[in-house]
Amino acid sequence: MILKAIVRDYTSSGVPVGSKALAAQLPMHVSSATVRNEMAALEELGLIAKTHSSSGRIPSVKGYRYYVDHLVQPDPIKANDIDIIKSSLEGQFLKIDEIIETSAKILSNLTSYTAFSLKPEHKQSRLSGFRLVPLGKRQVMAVLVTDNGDVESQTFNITPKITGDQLEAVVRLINDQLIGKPLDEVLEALKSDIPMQVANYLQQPEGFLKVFGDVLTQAAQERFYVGGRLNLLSFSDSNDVDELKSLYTLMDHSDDMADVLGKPSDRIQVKIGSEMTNDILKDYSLITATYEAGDHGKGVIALLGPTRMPYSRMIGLVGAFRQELAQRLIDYYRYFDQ
Amino acid sequence: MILKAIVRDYTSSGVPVGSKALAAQLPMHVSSATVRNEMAALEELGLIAKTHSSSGRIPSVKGYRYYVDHLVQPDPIKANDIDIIKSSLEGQFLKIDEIIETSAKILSNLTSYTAFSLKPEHKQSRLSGFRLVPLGKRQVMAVLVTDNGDVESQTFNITPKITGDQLEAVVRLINDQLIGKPLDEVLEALKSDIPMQVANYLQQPEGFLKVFGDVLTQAAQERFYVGGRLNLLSFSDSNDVDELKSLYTLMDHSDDMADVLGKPSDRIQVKIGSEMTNDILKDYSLITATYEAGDHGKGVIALLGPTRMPYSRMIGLVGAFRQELAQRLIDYYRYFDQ
DNA sequence: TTTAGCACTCAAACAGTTCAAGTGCTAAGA
DNA sequence: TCTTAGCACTTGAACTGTTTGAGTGCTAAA
Repeated sequence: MILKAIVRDYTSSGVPVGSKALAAQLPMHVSSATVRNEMAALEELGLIAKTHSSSGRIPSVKGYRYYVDHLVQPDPIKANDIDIIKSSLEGQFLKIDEIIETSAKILSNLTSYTAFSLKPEHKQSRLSGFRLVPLGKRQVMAVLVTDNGDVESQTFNITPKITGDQLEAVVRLINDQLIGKPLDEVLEALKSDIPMQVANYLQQPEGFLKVFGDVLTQAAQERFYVGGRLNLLSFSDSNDVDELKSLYTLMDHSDDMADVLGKPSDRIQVKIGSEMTNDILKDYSLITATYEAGDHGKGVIALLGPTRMPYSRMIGLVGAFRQELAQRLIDYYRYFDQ
Repeated sequence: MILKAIVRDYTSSGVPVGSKALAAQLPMHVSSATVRNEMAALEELGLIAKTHSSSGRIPSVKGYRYYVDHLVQPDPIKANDIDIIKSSLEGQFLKIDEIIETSAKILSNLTSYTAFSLKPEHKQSRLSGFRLVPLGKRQVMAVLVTDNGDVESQTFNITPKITGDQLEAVVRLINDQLIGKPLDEVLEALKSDIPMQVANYLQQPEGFLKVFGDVLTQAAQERFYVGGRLNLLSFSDSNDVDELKSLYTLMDHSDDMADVLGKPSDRIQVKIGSEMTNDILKDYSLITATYEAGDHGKGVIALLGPTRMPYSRMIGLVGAFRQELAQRLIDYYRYFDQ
């Protein structure tokens, strides 16, 4: 009970909490001296700590962990928040990516923290189509489609010497040999025998190979969206510019970020400070949740905030949000599947 | 001479400069008292100011202005810097946009400030082609090409009820009526008679109209690239999070940013602090320069740094960079024009 | 016109004081 | 054995006063 009160108090005020204030807050009547004894015990257990020898207590990482695992009760979500979520997800979206991107924005707006969203994916993507669309004398657009419905495209310039027939031959080559293969196998092939074959049709295959490689790696990457990047400036206590820079750089690297998010699980997961592998996140916590989009697979939403965040509210919010999002996606797919 | 010395000193040290230190620095022998008299005169003219009644002097905006207009001598660029520029621009680029984007990065790296780049544009863009590329049962990619070579694309989902014939009819409609028109006229048409005509072919034209509008506005917008966003965190003296947020928000709005950059001119332009229309830029300065890409029009590069920046070095750098970039673009076009 | 000299100002750094909010410990009481 | 009142002690924060150094403006003499 005392640990719970300390976490609640500290996360809302940001000030170390002392025995007297705490005693006044507890539901039963106890003196501050009693609380002090209990606090000494909790400190012995490593659940709370002092900032200096005569200060009040703050939760340790271990303390937060215990709180999150055993004590926290997710706040029931406010009707107002539900309204905001519902109405923001309401619009007519033409692409699933728009919904996912919007999700990160909504979640960051509601919390004033930074939110991440990953779109649902129910299996390893496979190449399902590749095209080169001529756009004019010198421009060509390369378009790659996966069986998960991801589309990546990129335009590039070619010398006018290359004919439409040549391009078609290349496209046929790719489609004949690679369609239906998982993207990582395609990437492998691009490193081994494909270049030689393409060279049969193009004098200078480097340009094409680079673009094909680019769209491939783009498609293979788990694309995630970030909402409320700038909020980091507010909730970070750090005045260290270099630390902020590293954080922003981290958020822009999807690979590193995938590491940070870790394995998704069906329960709402909370990672606290130094529990995260990445050192620069030691003063932050991450709440991760999956959402289920019918039989279209599972996606992930996550929320990054300061270690001292009001977990009960945030967990409640993430929980409610994942449900609304799942519902919205089911509606979305129903419309297009019909 | 004294003003010049004050600006040089202050921009490199960041500390208000006093009469004694200044006297020691001047090429001829004068006492600090003499310098004080001169400083009082300069202050009278509004070229320098004190931070408090017994402090050293710092340049005022008017002082910087005078310095930049009459006193500054651009630093000759270091051989090392030229090497960095040359080698960074050397690679094989498949799109002009990559060169422009890289430019902003190079410039920000060299200076530790934030850089902007705009690609060359020699006239109002006109619509030169529009396509709808079916990508599968439910996905369509809309592609728009302008006569300046800009390409914008976006994928969207449609209900499977829509047939290829319908899409083709819409594409024909657009191409017949709008090709060759300036983009703003096309946007006008999209608001007036186009919707009704499209409705002849599609039951629910909203989706298509939205996507078409989106790619149009994207293409109509002057696309500019930002390099070294994060550097702003280092060179801004401001600890005010809200101010930083506004700055970042400003940089993400191309319209507002176009206002800030202002009319390009062939000379290297410097806008100092409050000379800029936008209030939140009052502690920053902007160096703008155009670069000429042969007969492919003019582009713009710009550098945003603190008002107290070493102008001579920065102006020298921007001047050298614009030349290297122009040269690189001419090479680039020569390759593809042949 | 330049300069030495002087009185004055101010921010910054530092030391000392007070205050409030804590602590741990002890001994008495339930 | 647990709870509590009481007390000595600790600490950061806020504040005051002092000193110092870097600067100023002004005056009068060279």
